[in-house]
Amino acid sequence: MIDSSVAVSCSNCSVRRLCLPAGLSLEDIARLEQVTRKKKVIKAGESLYRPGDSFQNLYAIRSGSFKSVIIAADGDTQVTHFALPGELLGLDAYSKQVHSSYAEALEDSSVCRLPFAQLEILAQQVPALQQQIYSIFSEELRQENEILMLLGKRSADTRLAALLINISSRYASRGYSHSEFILSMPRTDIANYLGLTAETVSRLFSRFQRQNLIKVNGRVVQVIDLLGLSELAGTHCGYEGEI
Amino acid sequence: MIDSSVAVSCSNCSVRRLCLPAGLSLEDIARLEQVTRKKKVIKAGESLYRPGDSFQNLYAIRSGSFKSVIIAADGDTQVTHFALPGELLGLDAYSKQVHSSYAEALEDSSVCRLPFAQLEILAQQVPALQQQIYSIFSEELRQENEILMLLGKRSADTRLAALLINISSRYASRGYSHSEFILSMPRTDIANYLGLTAETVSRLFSRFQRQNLIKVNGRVVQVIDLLGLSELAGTHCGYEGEI
DNA sequence: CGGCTTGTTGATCCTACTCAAGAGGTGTGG
DNA sequence: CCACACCTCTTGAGTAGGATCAACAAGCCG
Repeated sequence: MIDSSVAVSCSNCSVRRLCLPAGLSLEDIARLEQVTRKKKVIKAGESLYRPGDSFQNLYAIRSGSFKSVIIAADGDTQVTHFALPGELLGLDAYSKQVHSSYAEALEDSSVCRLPFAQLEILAQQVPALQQQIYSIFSEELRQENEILMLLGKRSADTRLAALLINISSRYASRGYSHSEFILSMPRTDIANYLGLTAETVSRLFSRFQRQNLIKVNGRVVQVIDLLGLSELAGTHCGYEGEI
Repeated sequence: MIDSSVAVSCSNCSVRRLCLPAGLSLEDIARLEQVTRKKKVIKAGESLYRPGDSFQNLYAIRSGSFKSVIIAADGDTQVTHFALPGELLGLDAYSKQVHSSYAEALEDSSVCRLPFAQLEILAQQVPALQQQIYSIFSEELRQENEILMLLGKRSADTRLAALLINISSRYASRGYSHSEFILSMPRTDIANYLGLTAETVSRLFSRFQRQNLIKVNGRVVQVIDLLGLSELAGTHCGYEGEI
């Protein structure tokens, strides 16, 4: 894990409108940059933080992707989130001031490190930043509710369809193709996230391909029939930025 | 839904240390009270807000209990939370300024209404309140993660055991018995919350009783063997205030 | 009392899990 | 350059846990 401590600029960051600076004036963005000028490069498989680490920073993803994982007392794990550029990691550690999950890079990635103590002080002075922090907290709660819905009721094919649509839409809102993308996570992580086994996920990918909903080749996914996929998902897809 | 608009006092509220005033000085509590002096009585079955309602207030539960429910596009529902006195409802609506869930009273209950716009301004001036709001957001994220773990991996009996222990501990932290309590929600709500059917939940209650883990009579639950129940739950119980 | 809601129990079925074998891809070292 | 180990992914066969369908009991309230 290299801490290159490079000065970063929010104003020319490609995901600024999905990240903390969203809704801030140029002046306020400048103040935010002074608090958050550290940039870190994280290699695939490395972790930003681990359970038990004291809470010091939030991390904003600049590029790459991460999984958030919690570990139960018996060592069992649960993937709770796949995070893409512009998203913040670490918010759940605030209340206990200790991380209870770990965030592992699914591919070589880079993040901005945001010392929360400083962010907190700045937010006290900049209402727009304050509101953006509330907004991100609240949005994360809303998204977790949708995952709950998925895990609570839905069949295996519905869950996978919903995940594919969700990821597709999130890539789209970041300027990438919504019809073809590369899943940065292995089948086991997808299965864990969806509350299924890797075998079931693999079978579903094969079946979706037979049904001409998608084309799969390893981690490369091409969406053929978005409508069909949406119907399968029952629109419980958490399509980002919409409703 | 009666808006009795009674002046309320946080300082003599029995759940103040679980609620927003936690960690605040007497002086700051007084300022908080001025923002939040409305009290509402909600009858069993009535809702605090519904999906589509604009976000104006947070609600702090004084007495009684609520369920939070989200509704999917196809009308399917998911109970995401059972809320007890001291807990805040409505946080997930901030980012969109519209409620996407509803909060229904499981029994006759009373709440404090907190106009968020005013709370936001006060928090800007009172860092301790600010921190308490972050803390509540963060804690809610952490709790949702634990539910995710439950729904994602665990067997039916583990889920129910974990819920019973969770509720038991939450009653205990509010000064009630942890070994005997009344479930304010019907079996269908428990089932929905746990991602099971009402029949399965009912069978599990019967089985737990046969195994001498609990004694059940309708909604009255008596915990006989807390340790056995904990083992079943695998300590994925979200025991409040601990870890 | 009678209608309604909530909860219990039984029988059967089906979805996704488990166990197992093998294919495809990648990186390392000889 | 090939051989080998290793890891991820796929596919198959059998199984089990929870869903579904259905009947009935127990409260509760007008």
